[in-house]
Amino acid sequence: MNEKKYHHGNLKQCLIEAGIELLNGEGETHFSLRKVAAICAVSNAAPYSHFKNKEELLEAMKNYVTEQFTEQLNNAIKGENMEQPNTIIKMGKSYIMFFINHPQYFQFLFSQPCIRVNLNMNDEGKGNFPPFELLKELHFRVLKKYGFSDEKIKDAIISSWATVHGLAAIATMEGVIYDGIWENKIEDIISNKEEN
Amino acid sequence: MNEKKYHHGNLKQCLIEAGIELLNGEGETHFSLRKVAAICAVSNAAPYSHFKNKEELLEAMKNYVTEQFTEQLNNAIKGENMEQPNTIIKMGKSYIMFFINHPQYFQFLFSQPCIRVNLNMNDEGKGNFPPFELLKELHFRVLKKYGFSDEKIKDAIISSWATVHGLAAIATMEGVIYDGIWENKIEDIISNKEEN
DNA sequence: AAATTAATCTTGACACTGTAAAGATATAAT
DNA sequence: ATTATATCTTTACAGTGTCAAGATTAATTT
Repeated sequence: MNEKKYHHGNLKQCLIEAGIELLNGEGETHFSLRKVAAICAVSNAAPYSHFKNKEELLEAMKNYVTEQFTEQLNNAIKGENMEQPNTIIKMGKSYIMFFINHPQYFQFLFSQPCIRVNLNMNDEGKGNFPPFELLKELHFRVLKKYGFSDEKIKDAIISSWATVHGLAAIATMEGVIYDGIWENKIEDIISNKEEN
Repeated sequence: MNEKKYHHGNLKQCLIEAGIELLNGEGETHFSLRKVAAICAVSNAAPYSHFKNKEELLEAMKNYVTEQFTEQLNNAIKGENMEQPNTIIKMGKSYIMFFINHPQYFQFLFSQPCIRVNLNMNDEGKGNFPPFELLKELHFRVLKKYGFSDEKIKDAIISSWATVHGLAAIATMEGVIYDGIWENKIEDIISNKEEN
């Protein structure tokens, strides 16, 4: 049983998951298409039936990780009051925690031009980086309730995003002597940030 | 005149500068040791007399860029009152502007473990990432004047750093629809951030 | 000044990489 | 059953990082 068949059957998905496995194991530097193919027990050129090139596989992997990321952000505010500032804090904390728990993913996700962002609340936001879109919509719902102008809300979105993104960047840097207390500190900092 | 001599004479520095030139031209993806060697009109293996491997050249290049970065931060606060909050804002703005003017450098500088950071005001800070050390010391000088505790100051440093670093990250992402108004917005956001 | 040592550069080689072309095999459609 | 399509393999090539051996020059010692 389990003989090696000529056709893999589920190679595309296998390549994506094996790619992420390899990424977490060896880091992006030692990542290679041929290694991914080897993990899937398939020839060097097999991936080219599913992806135009290496870059396309990496993009698919990024989308895969982005979905996990988005799911976690959604879970973080599940059941919360969508018009309460505290919900923004919850999401912000979840944003940072995702990368503290998966430090490799930070560099990986934000190391190319695949992040699209539009602050307007119309169809232009459709192609947005999903985690950003979540942040954006939540800010609009909360801050509209508090009578903020659209322009003020947009500023707040950028400000919040910059804060959590910056904290995630710092938290995932090696050598930063702020370990352990991150979880508490982050809550303090974000809370303080959002209260004005 | 200008015959090709066997010994280059200044190869190490030439490799660093050619490396940065190549980085700005083709991006980190298409960067290669052999291309750098070619720019310096030298054989493939010549760089190995000056750098243990490719990674070491990249580190030297990062140090080179970090020096430019540090110099700009220093210039931004030259002659300013070192105990005024506005000086922090000036430096923060300069932090972001450096990467708006050199978008390639953001990914490049922060894409490896070379960033060391220690919040304590003693010798442990000696090995710190110089731009961070500048931010840190400025915060201590300003906030001490205002009677902040060391612990509060450390929080403020992380908070400020996260904000400017996050804004730099966002500003250097392609596709962000916030162009042009960055310079004004940034001043607003940073000012607002530092005033509490 | 001559001889020796050390630093710097070249040549040639190897294993590994991304990718393309041509062909093999299995699946789907007719 | 035949054809067409999708998927995979084999082979090949140019580009890469890196090493070892040797060539050339500069620095040091005598």
